[in-house]
Amino acid sequence: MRAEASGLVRAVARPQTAGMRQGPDISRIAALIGDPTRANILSVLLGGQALTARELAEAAGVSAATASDHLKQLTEAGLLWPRKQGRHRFFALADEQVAQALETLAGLAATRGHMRTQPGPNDAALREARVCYDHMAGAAAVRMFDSLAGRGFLVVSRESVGLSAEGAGFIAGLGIDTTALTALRRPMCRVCLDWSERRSHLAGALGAALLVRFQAQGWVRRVEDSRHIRFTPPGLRAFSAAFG
Amino acid sequence: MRAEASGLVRAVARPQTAGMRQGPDISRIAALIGDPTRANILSVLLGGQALTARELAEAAGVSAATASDHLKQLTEAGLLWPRKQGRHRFFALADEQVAQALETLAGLAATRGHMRTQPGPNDAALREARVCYDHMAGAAAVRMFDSLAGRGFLVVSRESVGLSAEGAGFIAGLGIDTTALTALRRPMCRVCLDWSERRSHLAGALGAALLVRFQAQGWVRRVEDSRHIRFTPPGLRAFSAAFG
DNA sequence: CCGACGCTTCGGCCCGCACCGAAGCATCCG
DNA sequence: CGGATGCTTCGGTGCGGGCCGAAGCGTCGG
Repeated sequence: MRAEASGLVRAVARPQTAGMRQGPDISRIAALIGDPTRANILSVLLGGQALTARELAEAAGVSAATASDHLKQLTEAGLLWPRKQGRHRFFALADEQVAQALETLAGLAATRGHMRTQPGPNDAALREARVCYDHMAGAAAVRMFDSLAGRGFLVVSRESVGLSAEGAGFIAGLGIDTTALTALRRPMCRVCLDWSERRSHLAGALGAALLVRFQAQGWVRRVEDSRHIRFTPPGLRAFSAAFG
Repeated sequence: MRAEASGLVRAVARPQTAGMRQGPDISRIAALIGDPTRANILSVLLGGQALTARELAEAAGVSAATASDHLKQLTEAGLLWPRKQGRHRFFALADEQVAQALETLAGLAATRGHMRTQPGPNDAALREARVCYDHMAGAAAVRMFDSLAGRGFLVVSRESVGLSAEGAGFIAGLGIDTTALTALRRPMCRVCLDWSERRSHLAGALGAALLVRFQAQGWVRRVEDSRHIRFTPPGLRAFSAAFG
C-alpha cells in the first residue's frame, strides 16, 4: 500500500476528541456517590425519611465527624436538603431527581452483578415492595403501574406519563384528591425505573400520594430502619383488587 | 477503636443497620464513573462510537498505560464491551443501560451546576466506501448492513450474526449461491467494525461474496493502489435500490 | 525475518482524601 | 446560669489508587 493511502487511513481513523472541556460533569457527582460511606448515607435517605447527622453516622458506621464531613460535601453538591430544627439537623435527598439517579445506578449495578450481599430472603422482600424516595417500588409497584396503564388510566408515551380523565376518576375513587395534586409544583406523574424489576413504576406527586394513601388505609406498613414495605393481609387483598 | 474499612465488618458490628446493606452496590459503579479520566472515557464512548485504547487515552489526556488500566477496570466491571480486531482493541459501552445511567448522571449534574461537552466527528474521503480486507467498508457498507438487519435478513445478536431464511432468499436473488458459501470453512457471516463509521458492517464469507458480486456486476470499481471503492452511476442506483 | 505499532503489565512515586480524636459552637434543659 | 447534647471544624495519619516510564507480549507490514 502506498504511503499516501496509508496516511489517509490514519487520518480518518483518528477522531477529534480533544477539547472536551464542556458539558455536564458527571465525575463530580459520581465521585460523591462512589464513596462507600456516602453511598450508604444516600441509600438510607432513599427510604424517603429525613434523618439527623448522628443517625446517618451510625447507619453508615462512621464517626460523627466523618459523617459531618460527608454530609457537607453532599449538601454543597446539591444532593441533600438540610433542615435545621432545634439543635438537630435533618438531611433528606434534595429532590426526586437524586433518587432516580440512585435507582438507575442501582439497576446498573444489579445487572452487572455488583451486590453488597448475597441475595437472601430479605432481598426477596425488597424486590416485592419497598420505598423509593417517597413512592413505592418493587414488583407490587410495577404491577400497579401496568394495571393503571393497561386500563388506560395512565397514558404512557416514550418518556412521559400522564393521567387520563378516566384515570383521574379512578384515583379519586381511591380517596385521593387529584385536583390538590395538580396544585403542587412537582409534576403529577413521573416514571421511575425499578432496579429489581427493570421496568417502570409510578413516581411523581401521584406516586407519593398513593403510598401515603396506602399507609393511611393500613394497606401497607413500613418496616423500621429499612426500605421494606410490608402488606397487611387485608391490604394485600385490597391492593390486588384495585390493581389486579 | 478505629472502624474497619470494610462495610461488611461494620454491618456486623452494628446489626441494627443491617437492613440497609442489601441490594445493589451503588458505590462500586459510581466510583468507577467518579474518576475524571474514566468519566471522560465514558463520555466519549457515549457518542456511540467504538474507539481504540490509544484514541481513548488521547481523548482523556493520559498515557496509554493509564488508559489501559482504566479500560481494564471498566471492562471487568461490565461497563465496556471490548472487541479485539487485529492489533487494535476497540471499546464501546456495554449496552444501552450504561448509556442511560450516564445520561441520568449527566442530567443530575446539569441541574446541580457543572458543565462540559463532547466534540463532533471528522470527515474524509474514504468514509463512503472502501475495501476492508476482502469485503466492503464505509458508510455504504454500514447502510447495507442496517438495511439487511432492518428487514430481518440478518439476525444480529451481540457477538454473532446469522443469515435468516428470508435473508438467504434475498441474497440468492442478488445472484449469490448461498449454499456454496456454507461449504466454505470460514464463517458465513461476521461483524466487522467500521473504521470511519464506528459501526458494524458485514464481513465473513457473505461479506466477501457481496463485494465480489458488486464488482462482477459493475456496480463498483476499486481504485488502483488504494482501498477506495468508487460506485459507478448505475451501480449506485442499483445499490440504493437493493439496500435503500 | 525484522522493525514498527498497539496494547498490557510491572514497579514505583505521590497526591488526594477518608478517617478519627479533640476542641469549638450552637441549642436545649434544669 | 452551668451542664448535657448535637453538630461542625481542625490537625494529623494512613491507605488507596491514579499516574507514568519502561519492559513485555502480540500483530501487522515489508
